[in-house]
Amino acid sequence: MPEAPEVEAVVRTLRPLVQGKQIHRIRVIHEVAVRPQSSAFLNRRLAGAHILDAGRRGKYLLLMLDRGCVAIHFKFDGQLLWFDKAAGAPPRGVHLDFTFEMEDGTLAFVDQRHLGHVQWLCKPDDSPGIKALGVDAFSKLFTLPRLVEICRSRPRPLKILLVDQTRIAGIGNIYASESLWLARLSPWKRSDLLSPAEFKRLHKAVVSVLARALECCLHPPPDFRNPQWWFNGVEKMLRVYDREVKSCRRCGSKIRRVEQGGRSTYFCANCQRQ
DNA sequence: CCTGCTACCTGATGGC
DNA sequence: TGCCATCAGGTAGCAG
Repeated sequence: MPEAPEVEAVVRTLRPLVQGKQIHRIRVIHEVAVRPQSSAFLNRRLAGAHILDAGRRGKYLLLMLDRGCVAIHFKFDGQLLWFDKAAGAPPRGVHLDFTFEMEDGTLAFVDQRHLGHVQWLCKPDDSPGIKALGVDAFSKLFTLPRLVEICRSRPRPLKILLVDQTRIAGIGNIYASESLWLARLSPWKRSDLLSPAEFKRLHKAVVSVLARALECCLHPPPDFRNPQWWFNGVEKMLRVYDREVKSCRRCGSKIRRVEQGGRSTYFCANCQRQ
C-alpha cells in the first residue's frame, strides 16, 4: 500500500541499518515473492554481495550492491522486518517471504498477500516497471512547468493522471485524492483544461501532501524490529480519503466515493467542482 | 504507440 | 455462527 512517502521513510530508516554490510546468504521462503527469478539464481547473485546504499524510484525500494541491485516493491501489504542476530532466529508464527542474512542480523521481506516482490537486477532500468517511471514526485525536476507539460501532453481526468506512474512516479490512490481535495479540483477535470492558477494549486497541493506524509512517516520512523509496525503516514493526515459520507473538513458537505479506473476516488462535490 | 480491463493474492469486514 | 460478496494504499500483461 505504500506510496512514495512511505517508501522514502523506509529507505531513510533502512540506510544506516544496511549500508556497507555484506549479505552472507539469502533465503527464499516463498518462491512467489521472487517470481520469475529462482532461489538458486538469487543465491548466486546475492551471496557475498555488499550493500552500498538504499534508494528509491517511485514506489520501488532499491538496494544498491557492489554487484547489481535489488528492487523491492511492497504493492499493498509488503513490509520489511529486522531481526538482530543476538535475539536468535526469527520467532515462529511470523510470516517471512525472503530474507537477507547479514553478520549481525536478518533483513526480511514480508508480504502475506504475495503481491509484492523482490528482484535482482544488473541495474534499476533493467526492470521494465522502473524504466517506464515518469518524473519522481519528490524530485527537484517535478516543477510547476513540468507538471503543466505533463498535464497538457495527454488530456485525462486529473485523478487518472496523478496515479499514472509513467507520468509522475510515486503518487498512489490515497495521496491523489488528498492532493485534489487540497487543490479544490475535481478528479474528473481534464488535465489539459486547467487555468494557470489551477495548475499552480495542483502542483503546490501535491508537493505539500507528499511532504506532510513523509514527515508523518518519519515521526515516528518505521520500526523494523517490531513485526507489528506499519506505515504511519496516512492515518494522521487524511482529509478526504476513506471518509465517505463524513462531512468535508472545509465546507461540511458529504464526502463522496466514486470509481475511476477501477479504483476508489474520494472527493467533495461542493469544494471540488469542474 | 495508447487506453482500459483483468489477473495476481489473501485477509478483513459487513450483510443476510 | 456461517457463508458469501466486497473491498483493500499496485502493477503487469494482454486485447483492442
